[in-house]
Amino acid sequence: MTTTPAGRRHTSQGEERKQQLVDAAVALFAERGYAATRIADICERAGVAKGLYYWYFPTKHDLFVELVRTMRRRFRQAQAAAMDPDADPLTRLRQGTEASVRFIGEHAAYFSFVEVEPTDGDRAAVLREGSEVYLRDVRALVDEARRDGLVPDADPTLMSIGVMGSVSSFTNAWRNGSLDVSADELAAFVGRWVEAALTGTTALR
Amino acid sequence: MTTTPAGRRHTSQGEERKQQLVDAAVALFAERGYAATRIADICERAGVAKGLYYWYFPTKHDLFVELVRTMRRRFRQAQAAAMDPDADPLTRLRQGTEASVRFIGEHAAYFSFVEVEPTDGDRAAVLREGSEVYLRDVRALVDEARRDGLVPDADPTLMSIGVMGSVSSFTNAWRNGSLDVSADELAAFVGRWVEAALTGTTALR
DNA sequence: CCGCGACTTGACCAACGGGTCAAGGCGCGC
DNA sequence: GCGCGCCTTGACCCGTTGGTCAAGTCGCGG
Repeated sequence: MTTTPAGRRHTSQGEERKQQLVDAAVALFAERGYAATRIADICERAGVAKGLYYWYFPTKHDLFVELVRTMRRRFRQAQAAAMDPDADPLTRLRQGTEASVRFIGEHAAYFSFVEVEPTDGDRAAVLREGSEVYLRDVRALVDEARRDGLVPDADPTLMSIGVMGSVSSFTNAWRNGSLDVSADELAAFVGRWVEAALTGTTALR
Repeated sequence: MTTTPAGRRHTSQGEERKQQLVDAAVALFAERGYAATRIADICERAGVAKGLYYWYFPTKHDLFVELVRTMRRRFRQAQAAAMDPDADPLTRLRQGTEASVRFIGEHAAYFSFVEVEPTDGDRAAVLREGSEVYLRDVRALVDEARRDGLVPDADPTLMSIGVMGSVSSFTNAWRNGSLDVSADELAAFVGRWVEAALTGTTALR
């Protein structure tokens, strides 16, 4: 009884082949979106026959889910690694922001399609898993900064959304070619932008 | 020789019917995205038979284009109307930002799908028409504020992208239910956030 | 050499969805 | 009553695409 793709262990060669499919998919999703990318396109890009896809993934959706979960784990790891545990929360927010910008810059293809996914449907649910955790973590830092008197007493959820939104909007523009700066320059700018906004935005009246 | 849909003039009843199709499309695009919305869904939602669609629009794409151009015109009008011509550029930037947030709030369904469109393909080109003009106009105001000494001497393109990105990221979160504030409260917050960031973000070192 | 597991292929299938068009209904003017 | 214009219908067409699966190749161990 042969196992299904999802429960399968692959040889090292099989893992390489699987990664080729994923890499091809990322590139194509970035070029034309998930919906307009066919399984046939992915296999052609990877240089294999179409039926091979199903040895590795049960459906088109499963590749997407696996991809999103892998990238999310790595994204959060990069953020955590960049934040100095001994620094004050505002500095940590800036460091996390800079790391986010850098990570997104290094994986531009992935983020170029994942940030333009429709907000409903099966794919959205997978994406939502991560963003709620991320928002909670950012908000914890904003709360800490507020208690330490480093930022004004404005709505912390709004502040957190401002931080996260700044990262995505700047990296979006960078990817679209609207910006002519290096990834490091961009990361530094966004860090300062976020810091200025956080410390200068007064409370609701 | 009957005219094609695009060159056709409709009776007032025909215009009403056409608008029903557009309204149905907006709602469905918002719910599931453009790609996953079928012509049949739109007609069902509008309460008409599928073939009727082609009396009004030649293709699925044409409805999208017409919709985007109409909404863009109205969006820019709302921004222009909100900016006091006698005010300083920083104030005008804040007013324009607030108007943007309000307009997006009032047309949440439309913006919920239009902001998550893939960045390549036939639809992207139509969307890009507008965003380049908008960026140019925001940048003109940032330049003016810089000359007046109201904002630091940081990269004006980056600043402009920060303004536009703040609008979209906050309205996105508001639409996703992450925020529990009114449209006016949100507009006011975003205005202040943008002002704080613009005035507080120091130049690249 | 044989059997087996790990792939790998590509023709095929069914469902799908954008678009087509002949036929029909309705209201209006002559 | 008739002709015409403005819709309106829904069966149909055809190309497309995610998924299926029988057949095949290759490498390895006995």
